[in-house]
Amino acid sequence: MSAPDVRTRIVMAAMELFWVKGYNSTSIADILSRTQLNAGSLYHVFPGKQDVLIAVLEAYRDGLYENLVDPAWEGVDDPVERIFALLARYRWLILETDCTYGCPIGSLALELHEADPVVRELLAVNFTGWVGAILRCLDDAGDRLPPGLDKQALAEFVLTTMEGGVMQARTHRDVGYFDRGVSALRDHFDMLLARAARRAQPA
Amino acid sequence: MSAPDVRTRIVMAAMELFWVKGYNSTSIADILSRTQLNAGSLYHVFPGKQDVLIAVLEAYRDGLYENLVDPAWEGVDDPVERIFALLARYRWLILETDCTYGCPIGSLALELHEADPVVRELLAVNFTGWVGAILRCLDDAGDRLPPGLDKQALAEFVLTTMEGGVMQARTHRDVGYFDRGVSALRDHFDMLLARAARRAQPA
DNA sequence: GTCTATAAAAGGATAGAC
DNA sequence: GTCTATCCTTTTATAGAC
Repeated sequence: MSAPDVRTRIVMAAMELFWVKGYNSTSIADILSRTQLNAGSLYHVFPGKQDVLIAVLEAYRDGLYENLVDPAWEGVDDPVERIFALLARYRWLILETDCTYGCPIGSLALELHEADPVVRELLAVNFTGWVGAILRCLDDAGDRLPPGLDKQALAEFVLTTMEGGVMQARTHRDVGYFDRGVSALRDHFDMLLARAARRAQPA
Repeated sequence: MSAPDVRTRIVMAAMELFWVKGYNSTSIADILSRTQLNAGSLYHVFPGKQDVLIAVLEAYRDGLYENLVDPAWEGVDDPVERIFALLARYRWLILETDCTYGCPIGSLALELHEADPVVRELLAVNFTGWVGAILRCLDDAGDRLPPGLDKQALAEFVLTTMEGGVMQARTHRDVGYFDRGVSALRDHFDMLLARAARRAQPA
């Protein structure tokens, strides 16, 4: 386990700073200060600030399972419960940050209004990866879910629940907004599972 | 109908600029350029940029029904359909902007990471007002919805659906992401309405 | 590859005449 | 209330020595 190289140090520092302060409010000086590097080192590795952002978004994309999904699913085998275990992970993040937590991808997606196509595509890919993890669970749930259900739509709806809940919890500084969203999604799943069960076993 | 005063001109210009470019990426010079005013005029009315933001958020708060809700509900009487009529309004906005539409409140809520308490409170109040409009519909729906249903949670879930759908549609530049979210919410309502109907008329 | 110094521009805000 | 000019700070990025 060698010390992280310069590029990695910059990406990790920028990851946290963009998450806490946003992209526009994070200056190159902020990144240099946190990494204890000089401007020369940063600009030797990255052509400019946007390239740091791209590297950060690639890191989120590549670390989705290792840093987020796998820890959330540890010890949870039921595919439906895995979905709610992932949401529980976000609840923990909200509490850990005193209800200031924002999804780093969601926040960047809404902050950057005229984003470079490369950046926008990486934001989209991050969403797709997250939704893909949920989609796995829905596929694993097999015929516990109603036949003909649009699983892609439902997986996206889980992301929507997370993003909407995080947004409202942060704005109101109250985790209850997140909890009630998850609770509504739980009702949604319960009703879907009940519907499938009724069809499978019609008395 | 007299010409709008300086304050109103500034607020209207800032409203659009913050929506299109975001708060940090909108400069005072942008606002002056669009309003054809000089710096002296703006700073005569507002102490600083943040005060313009506050005025913009107050304008959104005060114009919720006049500018958004009432037009969406025109000709729609059924309370449940009013909810989906409001969502249809957002769909229209997404199409109108070539899938670049972002909810102005949601975008500001995620862009401003260390917002002044006054600003954050105004963001929260805007969400509360929106949710309140949905809550009216749910109350008007009366016993078509299941008894004991958490209407507050459901109203917030409608906002979540809108925000999550808008976020994904914009990031992917594809209205389908919004449509599938609304469709999932429609399923949710259908299942709730069916559950209530079963209870009311158990053969 | 890393250092310091600095260029070059943008942004928020103010001064003081009118 | 409005005008022009400008101050001051921040910020991105570069130059050139080591």
